[in-house]
Amino acid sequence: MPQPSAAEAGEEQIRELREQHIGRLLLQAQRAYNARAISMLHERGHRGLTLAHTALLPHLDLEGTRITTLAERAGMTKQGMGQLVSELERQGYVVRVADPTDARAVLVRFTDAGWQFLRDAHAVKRELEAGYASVLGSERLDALRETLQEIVEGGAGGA
Amino acid sequence: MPQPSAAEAGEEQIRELREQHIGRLLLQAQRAYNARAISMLHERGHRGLTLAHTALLPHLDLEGTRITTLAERAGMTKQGMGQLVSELERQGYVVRVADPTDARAVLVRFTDAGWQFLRDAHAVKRELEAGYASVLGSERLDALRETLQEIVEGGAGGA
DNA sequence: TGCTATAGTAAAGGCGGTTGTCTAGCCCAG
DNA sequence: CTGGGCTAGACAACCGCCTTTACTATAGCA
Repeated sequence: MPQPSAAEAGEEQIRELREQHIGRLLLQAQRAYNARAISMLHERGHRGLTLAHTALLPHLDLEGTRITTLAERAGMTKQGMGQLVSELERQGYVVRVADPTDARAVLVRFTDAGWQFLRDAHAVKRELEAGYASVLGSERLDALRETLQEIVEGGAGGA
Repeated sequence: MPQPSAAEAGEEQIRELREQHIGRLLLQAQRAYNARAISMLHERGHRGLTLAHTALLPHLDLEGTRITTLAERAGMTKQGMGQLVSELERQGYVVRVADPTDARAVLVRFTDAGWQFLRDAHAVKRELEAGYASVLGSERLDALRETLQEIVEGGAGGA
């Protein structure tokens, strides 16, 4: 009881804040998804790789894709993407090849192991989403996906 | 073109994977929220504090709360919570006081600056959510909150 | 008087990035 | 064909937000 007035004002705030804010919920939901996806990938023999690496996969074109392009598509810095590429390369999932049209650039391309990982990651995704659909119902899952997409793209909330 | 068959199989997978998976969407949405919340807190004079610290606030009772309890409520380890408490303590937002009923335990309590932070965090949350509501509509925002809550609590998807 | 369980701390490490800085190559203007 | 600015990428350092592992101190029962 340091200052009754402060405490009383705070009490209401606490009650309202206890309805978890969206940021926290998003974080926890993401972690739940993440943890299960990783363990499923492990079961399929892909150790040493994490969900972060799946930020790269769906953006890789068949002919190979530049790091800068990948970074843009994934919404992160090119340095960050460069690291992901290095890790995937070390494990043999992708290779860096020179871009014939620009000597500064590098094309990142799947190896055969990379294709296998892609297939497995895809299977994992489908399995997980089927699980979510069975709990939420597929309509609410679709609604979730759409809402998230709007938030991400629209930068909902101004500022 | 290492192996046409592999590439062709992968092409479909890529197309399907490009519909962002839920995990990525959650992550990106969380980051968007996070970044804006932090900058708003900064504007209100709370530098050095991040969104992570708001994982602690709504769980702090008026009389003070044990670290273990806080950790449980926030869904993290007590070591992790201990760190958050230390950081908040260093900045003067909370204090550790001995628990009179158990010499091993510590009660974490707000200081006056802590109450102020709580109020500001609350204001930020309301402002942000108002922004989301204006983009999504309040129904879809509520639906989002509920869906996320189920995912977090239910561990949707089994296994 | 021990045994075990619990509260908390300490240290290290990991994941998933960021910022800042650098070089090598590109390309346009003059 | 040269200089200036721009872009692709690499390298290094760092940060936020935790986790695991290991430990100490107290509690409380048999």
